[in-house]
Amino acid sequence: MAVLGALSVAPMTGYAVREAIRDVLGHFWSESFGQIYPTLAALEERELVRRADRAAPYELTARGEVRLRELLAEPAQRVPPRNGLMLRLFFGRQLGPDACRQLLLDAKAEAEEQLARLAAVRAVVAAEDGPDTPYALITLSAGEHTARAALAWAEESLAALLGSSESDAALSRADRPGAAQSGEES
Amino acid sequence: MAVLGALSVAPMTGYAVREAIRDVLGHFWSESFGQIYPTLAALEERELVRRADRAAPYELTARGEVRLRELLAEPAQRVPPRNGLMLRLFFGRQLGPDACRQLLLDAKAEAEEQLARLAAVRAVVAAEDGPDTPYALITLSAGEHTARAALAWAEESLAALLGSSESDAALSRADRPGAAQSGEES
DNA sequence: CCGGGCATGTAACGCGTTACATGATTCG
DNA sequence: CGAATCATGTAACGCGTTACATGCCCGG
Repeated sequence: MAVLGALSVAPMTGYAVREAIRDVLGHFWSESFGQIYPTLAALEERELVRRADRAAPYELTARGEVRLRELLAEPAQRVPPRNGLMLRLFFGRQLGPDACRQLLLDAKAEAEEQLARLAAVRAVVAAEDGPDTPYALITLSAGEHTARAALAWAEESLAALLGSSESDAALSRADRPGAAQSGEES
Repeated sequence: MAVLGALSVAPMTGYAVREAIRDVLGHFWSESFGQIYPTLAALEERELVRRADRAAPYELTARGEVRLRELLAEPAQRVPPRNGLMLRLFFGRQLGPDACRQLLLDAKAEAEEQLARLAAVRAVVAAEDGPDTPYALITLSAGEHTARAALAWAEESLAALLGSSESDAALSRADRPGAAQSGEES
């Protein structure tokens, strides 16, 4: 779907498809390098893409356009979530408050970098003003909302982690003198 | 890491590990069913988990605890993004504004459901108040921030999509009378 | 003329999912 | 006693990533 979509914008070589996916769709999609050419070969065999002659860029056929619209209309299957950062924070007691704070600082920095990248992309996209621009802005906005949410979350969580533990060990020890049971038996 | 982490909370059967991952870590982690038992077998062979006897629940060994902390301390490798919704919206012109609006409505509804689910989880977690509670709240908060961001984005994008096109075809046609070039050649 | 980017592949390997298979226990 | 749930596995298959391999072309 991504390859057909890239070729729907303009004919291009496989190499350019890869760069387009990385540079344009990069903030929400990725294709591994060794995936592009087998995909293009399969698409060519099914006559969804064509090369005018050998060494010409790939271009979409009429059937390819139809197929792209079919694929886009299919419901997006949700991918099972796998967030390593959250897993580490959830078991943060094993890791210690210091390491958790570092994870949150890293996440915050990454969100800020992402916002900067997206701002740069936005400047480029906003200057184009083609028929695809509104849609590009929608996906861009999603990235920005997500990054801002991550930023706010990281700051809020850093504050929470500092506030509830003055020393590093406070979270590891029981801070309720009268309570000896730890939640281990639930 | 997820399996060791689950067992670090309490000894349990493989079946219970699966349910714990689904129910407790579900909003940021998942393990396929057929993954649990091979993993437990491998962990048992490496003496990171043990069963008191056959048909007893698995429990973490001392080495298993050490290994868990090692794994948690490893840097989280980022997964290449693959967001099917964004891909569809990016090529939204092929799909048509109506279908895009439906995608956004679905995304909005899903974000609202997610917020409701997380609110229910929050009620349970907040009532516990164990040593792991602050960390559980951090991951929970991340889910809430993300869901609220998705909700706001969907509403904002729906408004943008309605505002810029009074009829369904407006986005497909050129709305700038004097401009014939389309961005296809970039 | 030589190094780096353009361009096109391939092959191995691993991981994870899906589906299948089986028995025990519990509850109505 | 039958159905549903608990519980433990296995095997096939596919997908995708990583790494490797090769040649062209252009600019310094």
